[in-house]
Amino acid sequence: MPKVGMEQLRRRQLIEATIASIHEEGLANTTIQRISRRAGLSSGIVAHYFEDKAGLLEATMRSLAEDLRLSVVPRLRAARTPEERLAALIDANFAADLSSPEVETVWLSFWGQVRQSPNLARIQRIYERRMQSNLLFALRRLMPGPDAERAAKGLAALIDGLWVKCALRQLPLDGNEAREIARDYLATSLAQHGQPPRSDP
Amino acid sequence: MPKVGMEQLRRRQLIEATIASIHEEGLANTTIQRISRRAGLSSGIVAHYFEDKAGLLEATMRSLAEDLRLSVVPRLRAARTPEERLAALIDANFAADLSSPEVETVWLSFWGQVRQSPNLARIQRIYERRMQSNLLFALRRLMPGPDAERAAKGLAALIDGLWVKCALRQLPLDGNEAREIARDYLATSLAQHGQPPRSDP
Amino acid sequence: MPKVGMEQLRRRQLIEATIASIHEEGLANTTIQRISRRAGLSSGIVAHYFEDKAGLLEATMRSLAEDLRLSVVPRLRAARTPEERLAALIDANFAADLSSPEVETVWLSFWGQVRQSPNLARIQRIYERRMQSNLLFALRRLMPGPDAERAAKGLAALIDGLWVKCALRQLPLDGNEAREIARDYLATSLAQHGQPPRSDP
Amino acid sequence: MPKVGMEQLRRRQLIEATIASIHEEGLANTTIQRISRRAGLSSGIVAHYFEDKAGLLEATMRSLAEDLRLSVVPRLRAARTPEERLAALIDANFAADLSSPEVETVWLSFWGQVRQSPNLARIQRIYERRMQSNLLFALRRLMPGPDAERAAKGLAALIDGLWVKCALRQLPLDGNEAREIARDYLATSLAQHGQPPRSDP
DNA sequence: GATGAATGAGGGTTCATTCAT
DNA sequence: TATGAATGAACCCTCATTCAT
Repeated sequence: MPKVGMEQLRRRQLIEATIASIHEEGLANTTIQRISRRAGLSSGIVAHYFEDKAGLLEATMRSLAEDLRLSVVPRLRAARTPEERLAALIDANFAADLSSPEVETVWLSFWGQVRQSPNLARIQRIYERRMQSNLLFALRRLMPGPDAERAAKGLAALIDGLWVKCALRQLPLDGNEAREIARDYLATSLAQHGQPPRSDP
Repeated sequence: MPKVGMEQLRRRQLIEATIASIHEEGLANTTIQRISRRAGLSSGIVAHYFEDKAGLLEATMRSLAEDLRLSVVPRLRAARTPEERLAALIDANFAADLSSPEVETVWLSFWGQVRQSPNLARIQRIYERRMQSNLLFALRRLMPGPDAERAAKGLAALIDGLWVKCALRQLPLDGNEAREIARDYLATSLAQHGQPPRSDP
Repeated sequence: MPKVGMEQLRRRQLIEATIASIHEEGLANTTIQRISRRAGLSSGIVAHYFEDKAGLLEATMRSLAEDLRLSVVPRLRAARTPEERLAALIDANFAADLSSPEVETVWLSFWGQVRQSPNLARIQRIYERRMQSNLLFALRRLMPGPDAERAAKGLAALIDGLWVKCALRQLPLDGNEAREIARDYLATSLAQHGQPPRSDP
Repeated sequence: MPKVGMEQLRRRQLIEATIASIHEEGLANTTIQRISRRAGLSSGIVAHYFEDKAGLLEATMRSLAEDLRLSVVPRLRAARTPEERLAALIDANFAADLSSPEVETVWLSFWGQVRQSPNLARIQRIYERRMQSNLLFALRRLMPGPDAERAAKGLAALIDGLWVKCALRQLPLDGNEAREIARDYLATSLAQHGQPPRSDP
């Protein structure tokens, strides 16, 4: 009789070993052998739980996207005003556990593969659209439509750009500073384009 | 009799084939065989002109960084005021020939390798610092030091973030729109933190 | 409480799944996983009933040889004259249930392995010798010894050759036609070399 | 500058090593490593000259079929009458160099794979049809159409069956005996169904 | 009796590199 | 200067086998 819950445990072990390996050795040097050794398991286990290497990488990226979602959702629930919602989105993206160097590196590595892998592209697109629509929903209540769209694109790009800078380790950019830069961008944008918030019908 | 200028020609052929290959097939699928076939040359030629594959990739990244520099320098020369200098930097980063999808993809691919390759990291750091110091030099003339530093970091991150978005092809973000988003960021930032430009001593 | 007859049932299930798999996917693609999935059982079951994969393959070949024997014996019992015995042997080899494409394919696959596996060779040799001695016993009563031996070898080769042709699917050779070709061979052979049958002492 | 004629040499080396390996170790145990070691070359060479393992196996089977064709053609050219043509076909199939145990084993191994490989099937079909049409062409001149067709099928099956028997090594069947059995089959068949040869118009 | 999770050796393949020409 | 034949290590993947349950 098979052990219950083993599958979830093994999948988590392997995904975490994958993240660690990509961070430390790079995606190009991340092999099934290294991942499985890191997880303390045999190489065959990857096929057992993820079909093949691509399946493991996809599951890893999905896991990162899910972590992000889990960081966003409760913060968004707690927000009452559009301004609070925007702050929540920024905070969620630079929360301590998410913006670890490890996670940033892995995102950057995946981004480099997105164009070659439809599956990774799909995951990326979901994350992208969710963020975009969350930003737009709040911004539309604070500024005219065209301005809101531009601000949403800019803010999304700024957030990703800050992640990239971290991942490249050129700027020692901690979460607090990133958060403040993003909030600053938002504040100046609102001051420039903002209008009294519309009352919802 | 060795033809004069053959070396420059060959190096250029190979670098361009490398860029095309990374763009179309991804860095992971970019092999020496494919690069050299694309260039219409034999596989041995890479060792001849670049020592090995890593050498070719470094030269390619250096070439991209140099293109960027060549886009920045004349624009910067033509600028008279700090505001013009900043506009020049933004324009240089989103000039049509630089922000082609090809170039964006390749930059993104390299970024994914920077942490594993000291040589690529060095090239990246040079580009990074040059942009940073250019931005800072102009911004310091328009706002207090701490604000200037933050704005420089933000603007640099925004520019890279816009490139990433393009490369990921999630947003159909053309050069004009990117340029406007960045200029908008700059304008609001100046309106918020700006002070009358100091006159140079 | 162990169910009675379970072993026979399981063994039969697995042997039939093996035959089906070899027929449809080829011997090289016939894995324990595929066999057991086909049989609706787990992969571990093979070790339980057959020790290992080789054991299952041997049992499968033995089963085919036994089917052939069961096709031959009653027909041979019913035959009264040497001619009838020969006809019975031919008919037994091209009976509808035995000369199915499935069975032919599997025999051909096993033949390709006989030289590497002493166990398969032994099974093959038994079938071979039985057929040979049956043919010879009848032919000796119809023609001189040397002619009988040659005819036995030829007839045995012809029967196997017809099976091979079927298995290769080059000739759409149905059982009836095969039977007639073999009988024709026999008839002409008897007409040429035959002598009045000796009366058994 | 590449050596001339190297390709032909290498291809031949590898094909012969493949035949030797299949004969001695069986098709299932014939790996690229073993083939290339036998040929005194590295494992990568197979991809260089044959794309992949399947390509090498196909080339090997094609080579065997070609050897057979080269054995048939001159004998057929030298034959003047239909009877001589038939004798030539039989002789060509049991010529010393072709009916070596090595070649028989390899044919039998390939036959076991024909159903899984369209490419091998194609090669087999070509050989099959050529033999069939050669036999039929000669037999039609010696007996009525329906009898000729049956005799052609029977004779082709007999030839393959004799090869199989050799390959299985159950009967120590040398080329001479095989040839005589086949000729005997032909002779009795002609005596039974034969008619005075038609004069060609 | 029966399962299927886990292993790890060995397969085919890819590819950067070397080097004789 | 330039070629491409040849190498062999390392990759991903498959699969027979083992064994705790």
